[in-house]
Amino acid sequence: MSSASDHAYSTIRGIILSGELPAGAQIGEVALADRCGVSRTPVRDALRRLETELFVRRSESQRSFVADWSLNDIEDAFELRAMLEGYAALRAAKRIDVGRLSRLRGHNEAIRRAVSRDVPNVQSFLEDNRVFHAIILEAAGSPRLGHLLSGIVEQPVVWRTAQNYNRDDLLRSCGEHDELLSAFSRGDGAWAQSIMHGHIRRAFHTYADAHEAGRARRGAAA
Amino acid sequence: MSSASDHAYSTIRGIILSGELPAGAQIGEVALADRCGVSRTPVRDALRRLETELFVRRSESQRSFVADWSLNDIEDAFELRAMLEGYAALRAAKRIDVGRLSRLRGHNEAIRRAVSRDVPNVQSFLEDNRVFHAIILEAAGSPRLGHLLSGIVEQPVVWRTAQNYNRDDLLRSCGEHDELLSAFSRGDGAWAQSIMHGHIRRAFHTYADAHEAGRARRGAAA
DNA sequence: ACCAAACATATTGTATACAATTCCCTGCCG
DNA sequence: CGGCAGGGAATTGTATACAATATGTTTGGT
Repeated sequence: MSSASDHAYSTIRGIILSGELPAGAQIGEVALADRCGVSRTPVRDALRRLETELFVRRSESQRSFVADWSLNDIEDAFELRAMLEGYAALRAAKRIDVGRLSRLRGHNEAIRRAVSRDVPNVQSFLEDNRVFHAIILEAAGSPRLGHLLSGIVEQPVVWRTAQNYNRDDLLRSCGEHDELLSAFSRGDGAWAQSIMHGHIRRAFHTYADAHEAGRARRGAAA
Repeated sequence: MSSASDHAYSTIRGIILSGELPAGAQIGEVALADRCGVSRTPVRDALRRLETELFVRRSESQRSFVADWSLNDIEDAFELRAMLEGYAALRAAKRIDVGRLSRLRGHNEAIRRAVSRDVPNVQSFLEDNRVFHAIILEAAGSPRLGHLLSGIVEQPVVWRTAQNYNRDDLLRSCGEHDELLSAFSRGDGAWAQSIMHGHIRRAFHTYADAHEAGRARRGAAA
């Protein structure tokens, strides 16, 4: 979008994702405006966007707070994502063209390279993984589906999730992508859908395990 | 939301749904502000909301246009709605309490009454039907799912669709609601999901038939 | 000591002015 | 005749001032 609005959006989003503001904290428009170096107008725009993406919650009196996601909320988000991306894979398997298919192969090879290093390059993994899924969404040919997925279920946790991946997790993810490619090249929508659904479910459980471990650690420390 | 913003939202939405502005028409913020009797600020808010709900499309240069939905887009929307509401029914069947169940029964009886009159009361049908589906969504207990459904796939066409319902369509819809109630009272999620999915698919085909008939009529007239 | 009402403060909503950008039309040149 | 450059008009982006509302606190009464 526009410059100031975009800047406010990514700044606020960064503040929330970094945990600088804890979940549930109130966020005033003026404070954010100062922090971003812009006026309240673009900040309000940014807050609206973040609200539809569920990063921000608004009270009934229209005050804004950092959204707090319970584990149930997060499972919800993953399940919806599993369903929607599964559907995207189903559609993509029937429609994908050779160009996108080869781009998918290329990105998954890049992922494998990033994972196979002595210290896996999580940043590259994330970026290529993002593009990989984006291409499938594009191949699904449903703007509305893309809209649903991009706006709502994607960003909040994926990032934190991948930080907890160990090499096995990363490799397994990569292998699942390979299976997806097999399903796509055979045009088998039902197969693709199943793999994708499982792929996302697995991501959830990896996240949930790390979450649980983190809780236990914090519990022991306190 | 707030007064002026809400007013602008419903006014603009009305203008679009009524067809007063044809699909693809550009809509300027100042013109809308004049029309709504408010300043551009709440109009901009309203446009953002309408954009996320895909009533409004924005060009790359940020100008706003009335979205034009092709039949494919509409089928897309219905299919997504079928999937998501099917999932809502699945969850609701496992969680619904007796209070909501009896409210559902009440609303479906009201629907039956509205349909059984000499001239079916489509307005009442729509309202009770809306509440009926809303209760199921509520019973599903997934705020995120509610968010997805309410924001995106619900409003644009349902309204026009029901205008084309004849008595048989209305009665069949009512009967499907009865089946849903059976599935709910037995806690059979898979059944509820199937019925709901079919329920929405049927609504699509009713719409598509009317759409096709309308095209033929217009074609003959021209 | 507790409740309530009123005042003070903080926060969001709206209007308006101005800046930046985009669009469109006109006129010039090849 | 077509394409391109320029400038004016239209449109959106941003900042700021003010209004409305919510919140928190103090004060007065019982």
